[in-house]
Amino acid sequence: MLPLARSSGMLRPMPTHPRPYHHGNLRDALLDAAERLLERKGAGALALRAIARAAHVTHTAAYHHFDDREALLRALAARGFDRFAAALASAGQRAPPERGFLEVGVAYVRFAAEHPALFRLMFGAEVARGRRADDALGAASDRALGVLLDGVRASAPGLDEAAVRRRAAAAWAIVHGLSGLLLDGQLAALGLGSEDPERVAREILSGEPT
Amino acid sequence: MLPLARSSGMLRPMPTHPRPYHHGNLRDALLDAAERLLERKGAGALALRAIARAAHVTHTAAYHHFDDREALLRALAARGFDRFAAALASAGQRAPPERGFLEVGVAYVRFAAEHPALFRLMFGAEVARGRRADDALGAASDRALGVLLDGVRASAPGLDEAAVRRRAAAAWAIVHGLSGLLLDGQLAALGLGSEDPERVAREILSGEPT
DNA sequence: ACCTGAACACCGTTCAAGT
DNA sequence: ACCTGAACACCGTTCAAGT
Repeated sequence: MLPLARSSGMLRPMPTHPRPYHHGNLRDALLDAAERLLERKGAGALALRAIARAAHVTHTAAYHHFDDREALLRALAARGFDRFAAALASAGQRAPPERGFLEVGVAYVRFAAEHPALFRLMFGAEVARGRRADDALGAASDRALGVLLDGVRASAPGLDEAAVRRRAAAAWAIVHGLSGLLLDGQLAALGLGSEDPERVAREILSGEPT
Repeated sequence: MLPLARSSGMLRPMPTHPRPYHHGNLRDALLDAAERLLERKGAGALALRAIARAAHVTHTAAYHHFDDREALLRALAARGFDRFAAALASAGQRAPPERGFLEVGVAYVRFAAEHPALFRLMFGAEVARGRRADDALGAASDRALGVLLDGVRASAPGLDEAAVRRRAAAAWAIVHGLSGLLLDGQLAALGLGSEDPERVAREILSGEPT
């Protein structure tokens, strides 16, 4: 099956499926490899060369599918926003309408706690730089935002659009800030760090604001 | 004054004060240079070698003052938290007590908007990794948190400590999330991006939560 | 004590070349 | 159309050496 001239004498070979990827879509394979690296070793492992290595291709092959390293990271972030939107939507659908917004907010924080590196990538500076020019990324993050808006509408029916957007902005700020502080371990300084993230989110989201 | 064997024939020389830094504290000089690079060119410019170059020393000299690159970044973040705490405290002192908390929150968002790269560094992953082991960083960020707690206490006197901390966590989450979304340009998707950040902060902070 | 210079194993990007 | 190999200018870190 595989030609012998695989060159990598010092690399330990993949135990299963040593497929050469000469045919299928390398684009998805690179994103899969990048996601694996991100979850297993953190954002520092997302070097373009390391990603290509993990996908068993030369690093220059990546340039046939992405403009540069940041474009690859944006595509990875777009994937993250897709899963994010799905997780939020599923939480909203499982909950009774009047508690829809609360459960979407809790799911927001839970996603951040469960995928810290991906969450940081999605909202980080490297991805933000080219966000406006990346249509796929914009569409994916708009989908996530749409779920949040739907949650607000379901919890408080009859609100006009401006009020919905104001309320959604405040809600988004709370859950987004809570997620960030949680990932940084900053809530520990307030004696709230050791508790279950979901419980903290639920407590703060259902409490009074100021 | 300066010995001729400065080697850098191709580099344009500094127009003023070509001091050799062989005497003073290189530690502060490196942090000054790093801060300049961060503000002028963003986080991507914070290579250890580029920082040393900007401070007119060999890159290996930095290792006599910092364990590694991340330790330098943490020291820079600690400086940021010092200024951050001062900005928050000054805003709190200028405001009447009952509005102290609101003005501290607005100052929080304003700091993020005025120093986006520094703010991201302070709360970013590279600094978070070694945060627990860095005493100076912990002390500086605790000072900032203390100002926030004081603001809550001033706005709602007579609260017990647990309530103060819960309220501070919610307030922190709001302003922190608002800052993050603002820096990412995400609020634009809600039609709130083009407005003045301070106005948005004031509107959301004084509005109702859910 | 503080800084330098050489060395090592990386990195992103470009370009000519292969199939 | 898709991938490789060589090259360029970087990078963080270590280590022996200089003053």
